[in-house]
Amino acid sequence: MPHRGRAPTPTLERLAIYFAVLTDLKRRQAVTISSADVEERTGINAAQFRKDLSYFGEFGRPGIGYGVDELYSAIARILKIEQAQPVLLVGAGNLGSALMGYPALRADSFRIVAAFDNNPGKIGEQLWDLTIRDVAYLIEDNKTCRAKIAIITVPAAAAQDVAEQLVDAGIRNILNFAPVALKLPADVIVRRVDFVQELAVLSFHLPDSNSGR
Amino acid sequence: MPHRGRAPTPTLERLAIYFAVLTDLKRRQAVTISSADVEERTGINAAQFRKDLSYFGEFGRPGIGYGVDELYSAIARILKIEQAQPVLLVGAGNLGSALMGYPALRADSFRIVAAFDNNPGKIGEQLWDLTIRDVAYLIEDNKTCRAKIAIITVPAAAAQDVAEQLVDAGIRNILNFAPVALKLPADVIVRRVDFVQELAVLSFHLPDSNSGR
DNA sequence: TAGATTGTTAATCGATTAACAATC
DNA sequence: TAGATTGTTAATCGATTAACAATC
Repeated sequence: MPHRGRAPTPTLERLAIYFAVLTDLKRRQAVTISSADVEERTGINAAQFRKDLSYFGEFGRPGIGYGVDELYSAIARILKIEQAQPVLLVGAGNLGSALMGYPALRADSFRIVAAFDNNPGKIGEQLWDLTIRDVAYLIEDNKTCRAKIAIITVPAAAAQDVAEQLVDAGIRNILNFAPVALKLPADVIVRRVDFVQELAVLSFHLPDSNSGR
Repeated sequence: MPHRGRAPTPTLERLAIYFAVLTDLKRRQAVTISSADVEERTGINAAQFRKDLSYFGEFGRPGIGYGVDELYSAIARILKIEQAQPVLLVGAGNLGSALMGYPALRADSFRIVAAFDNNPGKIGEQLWDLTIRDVAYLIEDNKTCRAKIAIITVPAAAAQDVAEQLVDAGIRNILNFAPVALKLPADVIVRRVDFVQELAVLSFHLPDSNSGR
């Protein structure tokens, strides 16, 4: 067994991209793919692709390439999405509701198995295929759900509190859509999606409007 | 004028975080802040913060720190969000609608000034404060809006086509929520938000479930 | 065999951070 | 002045990519 180092985060992010490509290729019943093909499709350097995979093993054959089905399965196993991962959602507002209806989430590798809110007007209402639950039941409900990943789509002011409740419910992996930095134990992994930050980076790259009216 | 290099993308992303912190400090009427304070609040290394700013000028005073109002204005200028930037949205589905209602987008530095869709059932409908327009009028409408940034929230299959129409309408900066890699001219800047990718990275970090229940 | 393509090494490139002279 | 904190340099760290022997 070769000693393989820890994979950097950018590698993991690209793995998800490769997985999407392979999902597509599988659907089209492609048999093999080379690292050059991947570069062609994704813009990710072929050597990068091979190096990314090398953190986890050897999946290709020199002169041939990679078996589509084989690599698909390998990446699914690496990302732990061989079976759809159950996910909790807290915050059944516009954004939470949109995420639940998001086709790529509904179909693929993740399944939102419970939705919570603290708004009495929402609790008990139907949202897609789920009934919105009182966030007070988070811990109790997750004893049966046993989800390990959660999505936070509550307003910024409520996010820290919700995050702590999630940790109490056994969640150690959080996708945070609220525009705040969560302070949580070091073993909790948080990834943040910040639309305003994304727009700000785009805005920076706008041409200077010195000249002109 | 000191020669300052191009700021790396991570620097720009952090600039947006600093701006959020300063917005908060300004509201609380704080007068000055030190790089150590920023580290305390954001987890971003104090030297990193100073280095990030150094790409754009000198904004602090040794022994004192940074004036909150001054730095807020400086970053707003750097990110070109002194006035709210107009933004186009294409795809008035669940996600697009949620983004339009997103508090941080409604209030702050960006303003969605037009929403488009190609669904005849939606065109003409009211969505928040806007009337949904036929995507066919994109080019024409943007002659008056003059937005330079657009958000794509259409299904994956439609995204490439929409992106090309946006480019034809003069847009050079795109925030893409569709899970596809857009192929566009090199001068068009695309940032992609991929929920499934984010979840995949979290899923990877789950503890191995070798040992059974 | 000749051609193609892998996995890995080594070189390059870029980003982060510690350290400190300058200075308020 | 003494203490605090900046801006910048230089060292460190980490990620990307070119090159190539191995091999199908």
